[in-house]
Amino acid sequence: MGRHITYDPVEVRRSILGAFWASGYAETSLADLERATGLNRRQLYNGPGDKKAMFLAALEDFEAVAGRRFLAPLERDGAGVDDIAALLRAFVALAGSPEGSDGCLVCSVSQETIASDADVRPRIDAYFDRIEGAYRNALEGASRRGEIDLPSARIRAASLHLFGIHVALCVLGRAGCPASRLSGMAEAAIDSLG
Amino acid sequence: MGRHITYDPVEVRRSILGAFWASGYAETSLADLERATGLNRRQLYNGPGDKKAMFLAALEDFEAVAGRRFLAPLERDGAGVDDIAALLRAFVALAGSPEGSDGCLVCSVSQETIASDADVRPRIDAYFDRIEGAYRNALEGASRRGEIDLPSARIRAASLHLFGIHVALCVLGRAGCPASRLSGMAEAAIDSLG
DNA sequence: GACAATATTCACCGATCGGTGATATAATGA
DNA sequence: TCATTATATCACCGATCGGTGAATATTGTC
Repeated sequence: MGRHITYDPVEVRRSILGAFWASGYAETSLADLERATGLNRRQLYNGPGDKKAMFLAALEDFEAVAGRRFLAPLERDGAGVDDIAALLRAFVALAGSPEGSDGCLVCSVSQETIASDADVRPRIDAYFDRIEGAYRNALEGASRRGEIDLPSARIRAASLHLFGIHVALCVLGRAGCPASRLSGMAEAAIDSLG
Repeated sequence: MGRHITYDPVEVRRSILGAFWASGYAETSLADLERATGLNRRQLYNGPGDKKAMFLAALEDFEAVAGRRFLAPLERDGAGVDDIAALLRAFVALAGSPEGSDGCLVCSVSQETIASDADVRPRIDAYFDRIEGAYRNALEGASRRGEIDLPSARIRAASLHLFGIHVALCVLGRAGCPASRLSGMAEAAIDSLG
């Protein structure tokens, strides 16, 4: 019993993610979240929760969205060099486009003080783990199938290396780095795979 | 004529740099700057200027300090592969130490909205240019002396690639990434030089 | 010593920050 | 119909934000 909510909670969570994605944690105010969702702060508190709870929900949604869209292809069994190249090139293309210039919420927020929060830190660490794991999976598959010639002892280092390029593309993309520069960076990393 | 200032302006600028380096632009308040410098905000306004002016000064100081300490060795005529390796390994070591875990002010701030400011943006761009140029100089020298076998057409891409790893080490170092991960990343990049 | 110029100190400003109490409104079960 | 339960609305809170006006203190010049 009781009154029903008049908004779509899924849409609201999407709007909350959008707000934090655009401005990070500290620079996103409750007024911003009100604007983004169309709800007033009382509704936000009764529903999604306080600012940190909303941010944790946004982090969760980001990981799901970005994971599915970008990481999942590398996490498949048959993932290989082509998938790695496609992902890095996708970041280059995305950085140039107006919608994709917000970069990676996790990478950006990792530079803020909220990253030290006890509830936030494990989520950031886990997402970084996932990125590295995705590249490692693709490299292991590529090695197994003979796409690349990489001693197994080097695979971890190579996946860390790609993880680094991944992070750099996200950060520099958000920073407004020209696409030509990001493209050269990505192509050099792709070339290094052999 | 007139009263003399009672503080050391050099020391004050150093303190301002320290405050912004630790917390970025948005998350550094005037109260933080008062604490860091020992001056009250009226003194700050009469001297170093308003928050943005102080930040621009801090950016300038950061570029000088970090440029001299990290980039200058790569900008020498005789710079080569060893200097590149030393720099990347220095970032790994620094990330683990308590003093050096603040990362790179420019990289971190490039994720904030102040990065879009008309006075800030060119400084960030210029510093990124400088980093890339430092690596390119070292790679060109290494190529000239036969330290590496790299077609000249690939040098720009390779320097962009190292620039990317440089940024990733700074960002992930500040993000609290474990040293083992950063080390693998750096070593893979060094290995890729041949 | 009088005066002008600069620095320091202290109190204060309006705006915004994240968060809440009180109340009106709507939907349910009895 | 009516009490119950949950949501929506509105006004408001103290704290902090960046920035400033006005008075006081210290200096050099004449």
